[in-house]
Amino acid sequence: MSKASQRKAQLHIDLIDAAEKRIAEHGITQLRARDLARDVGCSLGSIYNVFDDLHALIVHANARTLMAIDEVMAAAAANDDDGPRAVMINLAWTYFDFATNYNKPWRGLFDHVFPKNYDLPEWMYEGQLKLLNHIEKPLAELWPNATTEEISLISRTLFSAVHGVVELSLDDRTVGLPPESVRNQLEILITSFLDGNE
Amino acid sequence: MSKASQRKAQLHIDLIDAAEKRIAEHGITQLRARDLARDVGCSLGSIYNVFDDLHALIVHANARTLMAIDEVMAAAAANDDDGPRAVMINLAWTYFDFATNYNKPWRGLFDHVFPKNYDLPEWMYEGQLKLLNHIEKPLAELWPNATTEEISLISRTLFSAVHGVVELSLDDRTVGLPPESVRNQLEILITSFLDGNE
DNA sequence: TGTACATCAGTGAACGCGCGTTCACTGATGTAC
DNA sequence: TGTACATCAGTGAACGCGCGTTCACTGATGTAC
Repeated sequence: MSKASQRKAQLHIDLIDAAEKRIAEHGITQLRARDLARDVGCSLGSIYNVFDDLHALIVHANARTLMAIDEVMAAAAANDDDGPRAVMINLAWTYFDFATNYNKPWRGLFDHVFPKNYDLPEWMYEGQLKLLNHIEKPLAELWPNATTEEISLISRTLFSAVHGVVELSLDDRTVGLPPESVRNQLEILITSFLDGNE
Repeated sequence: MSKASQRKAQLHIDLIDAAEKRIAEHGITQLRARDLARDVGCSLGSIYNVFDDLHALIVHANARTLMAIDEVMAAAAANDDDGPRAVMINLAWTYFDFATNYNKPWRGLFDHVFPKNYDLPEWMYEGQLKLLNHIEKPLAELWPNATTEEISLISRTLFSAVHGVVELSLDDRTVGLPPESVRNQLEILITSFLDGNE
């Protein structure tokens, strides 16, 4: 690898790092090309030598966030001594914790609107499906007779439900839960859902 | 009322009407002062004679949407011949139908970000709490021994959960449900939640 | 080893566009006498 | 009834700012001979 392309590769990394930091600090809506150039010490134009546009850079920053969620959820799923029901509650709590502690990156994952017909790379979709896998596993344990299709739908339903609770609460919506009640309510939501389906 | 202030009042109405139409057609992010002025046939400056800023106009357009949701949910809640459990499912379905049929106004209710420290009028908060009332009533019937506080929390949890399912599905998110499964999954979510809490 | 040339990362001023909001001015309407 | 004045809705050109992206140019690095 030539010196030039090594530096280009490094700039690629530096820009994602800088974007990640900016998003974490100020939110994805405040991400500006000029700020990033200043942060990494390159010119404005150089960004466009490395990325097609800012959206491409955002995809990479969001991918980091997605991986981070996957990591904490994988850890929660691995902690399965207390059985699949406990894992399900743990996953919900973990998601809430992540959304709380990494609020702005987490919101960036959902808030940024890409141009119509902008093609997200395939691995972004795969990364999202990976999250669902963590939910599908304990669900399949709980209902060994359910079809893969049923498990897939239920896991989406539960993910969406938990996401909704977390989102409306953390966004401080009038109709959302006060943050201090979220963990408890998530537990009620999950356990009663699982019990009701027994 | 003087002729002048009558016309001003009419312009107030016309602008909200126009904003409502624009939002319904193109989404709240595409709302532009110049377009509205053209729509109602007034000058650009006149908008600011009637509203402090575009945010104030958006509040009024969003209030219309909120009222519309309240109406369909009130109707669903009134149809209670089959008991509170059926009402709960109906409310969820009604919310999904509304979000589907009035997608852009519904999204506008959640998507528009007001400036930090922008004070929404009190009746916007009240309008949102009114929605929760429709859920609280059947819940209180189902659990007559629950405290008001408990009912309030559960109603927020269920609203948020349903909202999450609807949102991720209609936004076409990878982790969301395919739209054709939403009604069925909402029913499963609600019934199993209610059964699990019996 | 040296020279000529090609490649491409790097540069930053400038482009282009959008768009909320203001402001000095006009004119219709209403009021005081 | 008529006149002078005050009020305020209405006007639209212009302000002001933001900001993604481009582009003609520079210079470092690598290659061919």
